Amino acid sequence: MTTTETPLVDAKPYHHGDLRRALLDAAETVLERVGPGGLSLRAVAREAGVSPAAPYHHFKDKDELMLAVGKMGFTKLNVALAAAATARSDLGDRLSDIGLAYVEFAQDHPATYRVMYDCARRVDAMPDADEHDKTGFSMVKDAIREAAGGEISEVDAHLAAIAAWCAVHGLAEMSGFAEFKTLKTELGGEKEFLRGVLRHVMFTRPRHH
Amino acid sequence: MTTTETPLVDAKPYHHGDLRRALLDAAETVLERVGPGGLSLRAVAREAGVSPAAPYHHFKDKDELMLAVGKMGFTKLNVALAAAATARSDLGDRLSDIGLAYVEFAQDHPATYRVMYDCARRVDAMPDADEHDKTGFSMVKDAIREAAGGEISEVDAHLAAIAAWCAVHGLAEMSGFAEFKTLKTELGGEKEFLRGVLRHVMFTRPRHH
DNA sequence: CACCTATTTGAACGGTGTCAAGATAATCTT
DNA sequence: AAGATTATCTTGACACCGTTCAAATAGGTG
Repeated sequence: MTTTETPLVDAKPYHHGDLRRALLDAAETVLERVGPGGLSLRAVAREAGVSPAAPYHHFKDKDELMLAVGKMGFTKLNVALAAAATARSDLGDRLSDIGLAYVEFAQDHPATYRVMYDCARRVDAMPDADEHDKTGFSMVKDAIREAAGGEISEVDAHLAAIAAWCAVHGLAEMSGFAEFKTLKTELGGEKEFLRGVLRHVMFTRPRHH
Repeated sequence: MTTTETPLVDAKPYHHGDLRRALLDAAETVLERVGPGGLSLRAVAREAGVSPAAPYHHFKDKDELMLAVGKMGFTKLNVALAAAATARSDLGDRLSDIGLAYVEFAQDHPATYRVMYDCARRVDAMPDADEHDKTGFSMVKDAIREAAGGEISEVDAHLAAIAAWCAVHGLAEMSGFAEFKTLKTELGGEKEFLRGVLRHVMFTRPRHH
C-alpha cells in the first residue's frame, strides 16, 4: 500500500526477499531478547542479516519500525481477546475472561506490550488506533452490557468500558510487582489473584446510584 | 551515609558543590524538556555545567541516576496524594479525590511519571519500593474501608486497593488518548470525565456478593 | 541487449554510555 | 603548617548508536 505493493503470494521481490517482513520478525525477536530499551536498529538489521542502512528503504525511521511492531502487537492482542470473548464462559464471566486474556498476553510478551503502548501514547503517530482499539473496546462494552442486564445507560457503559480498560492495562503493567507476591500465594496462585482483582475492577454500576 | 556524609547545612563539599543534587535537578529539567526517551546522561551533565564523566562519581550508571529520579518522583507523588487525602472531601468522596490527584500528578509531570514506573518495574532495582508504595497504598486502603463502612474483609480491601491503584495508573497513562476526546466534551470537561471513570473504577464490593 | 528503478552496501558524521589516566582541591596526619 | 591522602572533576579514548549519501547490485521493461 505504501511503497511497493508487495506481491501477496511468495513475496520475494528484489534482493533479499520481503525484507520488510523479515525486519519486523527480527525486531520482535530482538525485542523479547534484550528488552525495549536495549533494542537498536542496527541489531535488528544484524539479526535479519543485512547492513545497518538497509532498513531505511522500508521504514523511514526507527520510530516507524517500532510503530509497525506496535501495530502488529495490537492485532495479535485483539485475536487473543476475541478468542477469550467467544470461549465458553462458565467458570468466570465473559468480562473477567477477557481481562484475564489481556493480562496474560502482556505477561507473555512484556517487551512487545511496552512498545505497543509507547506507540499508542503518541496519538498523531497512530492515526488508525481507533480501528484496533474499537474491536477490543466494543467487545468489552458488549460484555459490560451483558453483565448489567441491559439496565445501563450508553454513557455509563462507555465509562465502565474505559474504566475496565484502564484497570486491566494497569494490572498488566504492575502484576509483577513484589508487593503482590504474598497475596498471590495467600489466594492460591497467579490466576486466582488476577480474578480477584478483576472482580473489583469490572463493576458495571457506578456508585451514587 | 553512602559516601561523604554531606554536611547538612550549606552543602558545598568539594569542587562543584553537592553535584549529586545538582545532577538530579538537571535530570528533572532535561527530562520534562526532551521527554524520557531523548534524555542523555551527557545532556544532564551539560545542564549541570560539568564534564560528561563527572556523574560517574555520584551514580555508578545512567540507570542509577534514573532510579534516583524515579524515587524522587514517588516521594513527590505521595506528598500530593496525602494532601488530597486530608483535604475536605465534600464534593467527591476521598477515594476519588485521591485518584484525581494521582492522575493530575501524572498529567503535570508526564516524563517523570514514565521514569517512575520504568524504574518500579525492575523490582530488584527498587528494594525499598514498599516503603514508598505503602504510604500511598495504605491511604487508598483506608479510604476504601471508609467507603465500605467497615463491612469489607481484609483481603477484599487489599484486592480493591490493588484494583484502584491499577485502574488509576492505567487512567494516568491513557487519559490523553484521542478516543476519549468526544466523551470528555460530552461530559463537560477533563475533570468530569476523570470523575466519571473513577466512579466506575473504585467500587469497593466485588460482584458475586 | 540496454535502460531504469528499486534495493542493498560501504563509508562517514555527530552523538551516546562508559572507562582509564591525569589534574585539582579538600581533608587527614603529624 | 607541611606533606600525604583521598575524593572530585577533566581530558581523551573506545565501541556503539541513528542517520545520511554516494556507489554498487539486481530485477523488470523496452
